[in-house]
Amino acid sequence: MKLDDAAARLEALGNPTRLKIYRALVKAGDNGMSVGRLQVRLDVAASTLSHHLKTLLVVGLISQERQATTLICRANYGLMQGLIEFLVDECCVETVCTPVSSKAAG
Amino acid sequence: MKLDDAAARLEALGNPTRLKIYRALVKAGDNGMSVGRLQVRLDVAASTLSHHLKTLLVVGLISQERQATTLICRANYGLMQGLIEFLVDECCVETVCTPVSSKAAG
DNA sequence: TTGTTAATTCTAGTAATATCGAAATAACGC
DNA sequence: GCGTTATTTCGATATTACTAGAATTAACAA
Repeated sequence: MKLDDAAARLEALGNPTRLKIYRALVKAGDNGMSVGRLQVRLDVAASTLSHHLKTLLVVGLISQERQATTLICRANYGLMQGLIEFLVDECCVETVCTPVSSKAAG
Repeated sequence: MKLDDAAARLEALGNPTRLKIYRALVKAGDNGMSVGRLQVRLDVAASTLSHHLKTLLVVGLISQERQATTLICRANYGLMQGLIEFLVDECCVETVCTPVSSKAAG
């Protein structure tokens, strides 16, 4: 994952309302959740919700599927995994970062 | 980690410049890196850099230590681990989310 | 105190984001 | 087509973020 893409996804998740939306969708699992149901659950204006969903959509964190008049939203687990891999990998969280320079031996 | 805190940290990382700053600090390891060195490395105005560092600082992602006139910045691995745990845990990426409702049995 | 280096705060302009009501569009049943 | 339900787009406003030059503060040496 490119740095700019990772940043865009982190930014998308870095809004409380959107993080709640995303979590609700993850909890909904494969069934997903309709936009209308999300609106009731999160108690937010429809237009605001639509705006946030678009943000999550364009960075790929969620996807949508139409079922007649209803839009089902689902979280993209795969992409989140990629994002976490980026953070762990590029930011080497798990282990003590051995400095690249050879003078560090301790 | 509370949702609002997680969102604030994700937002802090969700800016390309700040993500670069953070990565540079992680790569610097325990030695850390001075503000001045970061400025040269990232080629950004000192005031802009200071502004971004403050953002990372207030959400706890980095820490600073004074060495005479120089300020050494370091990444907080622990907090990043907590953030990743939040994403993995709360957003159950690894496994298929079993819905809480009892009617879902399949 | 004066001077030097390092970093921050102040100030300001520009751009982006969040919010929501109202109007418009989409899919459908009749 | 008409009406109904579901969702988005439009328009408008308020807030916040990004950027950077100039002035200021911090730590120190002489």
